[in-house]
Amino acid sequence: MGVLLMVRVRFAPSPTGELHIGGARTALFNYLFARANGGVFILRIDDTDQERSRPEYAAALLEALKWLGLEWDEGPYYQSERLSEYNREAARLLEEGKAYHCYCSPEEIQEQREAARKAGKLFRYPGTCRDLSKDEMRAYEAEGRSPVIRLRVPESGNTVVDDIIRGRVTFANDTLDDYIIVKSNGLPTYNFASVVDDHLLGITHVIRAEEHLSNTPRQLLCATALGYRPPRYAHVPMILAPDRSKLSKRHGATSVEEFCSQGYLPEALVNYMALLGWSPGEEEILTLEEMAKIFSLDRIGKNAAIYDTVKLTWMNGHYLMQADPAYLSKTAYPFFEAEGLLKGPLNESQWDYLRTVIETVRERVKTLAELPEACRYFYEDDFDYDPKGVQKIFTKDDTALLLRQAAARLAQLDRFDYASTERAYHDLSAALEISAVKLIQPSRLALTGRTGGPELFAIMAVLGKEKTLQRLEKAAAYIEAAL
RNA sequence: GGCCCCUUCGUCUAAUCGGUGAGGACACCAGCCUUUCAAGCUGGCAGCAGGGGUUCAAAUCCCCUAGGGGUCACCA
Repeated sequence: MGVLLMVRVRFAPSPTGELHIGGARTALFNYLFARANGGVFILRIDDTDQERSRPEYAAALLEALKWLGLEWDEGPYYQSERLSEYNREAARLLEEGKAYHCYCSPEEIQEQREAARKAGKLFRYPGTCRDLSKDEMRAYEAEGRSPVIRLRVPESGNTVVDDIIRGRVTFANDTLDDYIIVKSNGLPTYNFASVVDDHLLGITHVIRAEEHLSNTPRQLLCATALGYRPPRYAHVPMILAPDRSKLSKRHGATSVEEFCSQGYLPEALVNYMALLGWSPGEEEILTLEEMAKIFSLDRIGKNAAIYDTVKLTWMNGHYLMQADPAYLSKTAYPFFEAEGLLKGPLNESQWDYLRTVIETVRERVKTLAELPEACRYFYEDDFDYDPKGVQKIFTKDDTALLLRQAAARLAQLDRFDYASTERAYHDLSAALEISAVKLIQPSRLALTGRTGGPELFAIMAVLGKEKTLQRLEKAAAYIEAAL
């Protein structure tokens, strides 16, 4: 009976930019897999690229992950702080003759690459430095060359990747070459650091995007050379842009940060991303916790998914309607501030008002970013009347009079809530022997400047008696002046 | 180009060992509801990339073609 190892997975982004939805989904799948199996979700920052790695990006990565609710159990480990581990393992490889110093300069390699390309041939490192003598090495050193370290890769045979999602994928070793595991600046390359760390961190399953599938035989070979027992691999399908190409900046919002600033809720993004490539079975609307209960790798498909924000937006609208009002107002506040509708800090009654306002419009809106505009007339008294509405609704001869009569009725009210204002309108329409719509439509236009929106009496209840009466009167005057 | 992966409605996907009227969600269309706009409810439209096999039976297995994607760095 085999020993069941505790599942340990990692998300290992490189801090060279914002977290895009491809990476975020990889993180999500790792998180879900760990949770579903009672395992550990580890965060590792692969920052061995000195040129492109930036601490700010790393910090932003952590923020984005937290925002999504993908809390990690261990880490973050920074590869830049673990160089001694890689050096030690590289030295071992060198000593055992499984790797060697290569003094070819980037320029020389580049030349050979060019020549191969011109000849229409595939370039593979020719093994120039495979068997250098001590003297040759000393000579190169004397020239001031600093070597890279290459892994000795077998020239024949196959390496097979037994992938959980793709099945057995076979690569011929002669299509690989002695690749670089340590750069001339002493830093490890991805295909080395990753192998060493996955082993040292006890990673049992590597779940990552399919773009890494062709790297896997190299990593397997490296692991073998180091005497490691390699983890299981699961290469999840890519997420493509609507034009079927790889996601990039020009495709609009692709980073978690952007979705956040466009007013998407993390619950919606997470739910939507999970559905890209993974199928839960019956119910699609699921919280992180619910997903964690039923997640399994065998329900991940093989084909790349094209992401389309329409469904995400629908889903966001759904979560907006379900959201707890206090939470919603808190997360929506920055959007109100940006629109100049609110300025902090808010006192208790301002928060209450914001909550009520959002409550009345939330089901008409799909993102937080649309909220301020939908709520504008609750905060500003000066607005224009929608021209089409004016033409259709304000042009009936008796409209001004109707608005004044309505205002007079409302003025008598002691309580000013949904029920009382509604009763007042129905009484008036009965007395006048007209349909309530004749009263309601011009009133909405008077109160909001718009022809659509929440139920009239809900608007009145939020606005309160004073503002309601003022706006009704103002509209009546406007109509008279225009005629 | 070499190597590798993939191919079910417009999009995301389901269909455990071959037997289904090929199911769901979003979008779209229609109707209902209604105080407008939404929301909600009901119904509708729409797909197995193409061609060969194997089989009583193929979306499902095999082969070929086409198309898409990934990768071929001292980036990860």
